[in-house]
Amino acid sequence: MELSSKVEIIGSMLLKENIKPSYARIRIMEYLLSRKSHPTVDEIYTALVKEIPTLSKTTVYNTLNLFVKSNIARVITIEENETRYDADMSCHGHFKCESCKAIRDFSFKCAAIDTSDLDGFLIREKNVYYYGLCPDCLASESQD
Amino acid sequence: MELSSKVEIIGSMLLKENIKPSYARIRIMEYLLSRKSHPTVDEIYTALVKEIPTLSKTTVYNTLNLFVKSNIARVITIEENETRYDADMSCHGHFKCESCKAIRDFSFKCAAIDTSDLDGFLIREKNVYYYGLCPDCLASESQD
DNA sequence: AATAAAATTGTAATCAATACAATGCGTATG
DNA sequence: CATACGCATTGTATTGATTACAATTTTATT
Repeated sequence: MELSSKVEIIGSMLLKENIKPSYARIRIMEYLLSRKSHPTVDEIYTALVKEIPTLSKTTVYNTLNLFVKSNIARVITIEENETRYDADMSCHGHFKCESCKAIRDFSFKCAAIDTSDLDGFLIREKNVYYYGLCPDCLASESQD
Repeated sequence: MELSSKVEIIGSMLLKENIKPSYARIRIMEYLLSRKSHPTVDEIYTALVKEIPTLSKTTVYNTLNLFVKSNIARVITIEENETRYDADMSCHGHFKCESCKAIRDFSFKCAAIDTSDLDGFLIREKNVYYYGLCPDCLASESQD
């Protein structure tokens, strides 16, 4: 898809949430949507500043916080030191390989988690993080 | 239970993991076990320094990292800015009330999460975080 | 074009976490 | 019993992500 049509689609998506579709906001959302990598603020900034030289890191922070408040992105705290962001709001889990550090989505049936312990609670968001070894790292480890 | 017998029990628990049962380590593990509050480093330090005046915050950090590496405690990254610790290694989830900020355990059947997406992966750890409103905050909110 | 409102920017400040060198303590050895 | 070694602890300095905030720029409105 061309960038120009992406801009329109994301622009109207932001308008629906009463967010002014500024160029920076559109590009940041476009970056989030176009890759499943759950980037950090630094990754987003480093990638986009090449094309938007005036971009500041504060804007990236502001924009992501705005997206999270508006429920069109969510925070991934799978790591202790750095916050990651994900614009995929569907129910899915995140797996982090402790060897190669890659983070991967996986699907599961949200309703399958029995939460009778939380009767009377209002559940707004669910984050599921798994840790372990991916098949590649598993294979190279067993060779040692 | 008296502190003296706790010291012995936790001491042998640490020895099993090849961790020298120093007084600081025993008291930090005792603190983790005695409350389900998933304390932060600061909470642990502030509570224990009253009884162990020589305690340093670095020791709390070192000790918790050691516990995590030895798999007798785990990191709770339910919050963006602060790391919490939990010595309950059984399968359970954590619920955080976005209003009163309290964190609460809840149980669920770990096996109920279908992970066919992760066939071939070695899963070592699972963290399940839910966010929302607890019954108390829900009640006081609906009064407004 | 003029004004107001909102977005963006850059710098400074905050704060959790780590690095590291120095000190203290316990255990084993002679 | 004294000494030496290894490990635990300590305190300070540093790092690095995030936020605060005031100044500037951009956008929208009349």
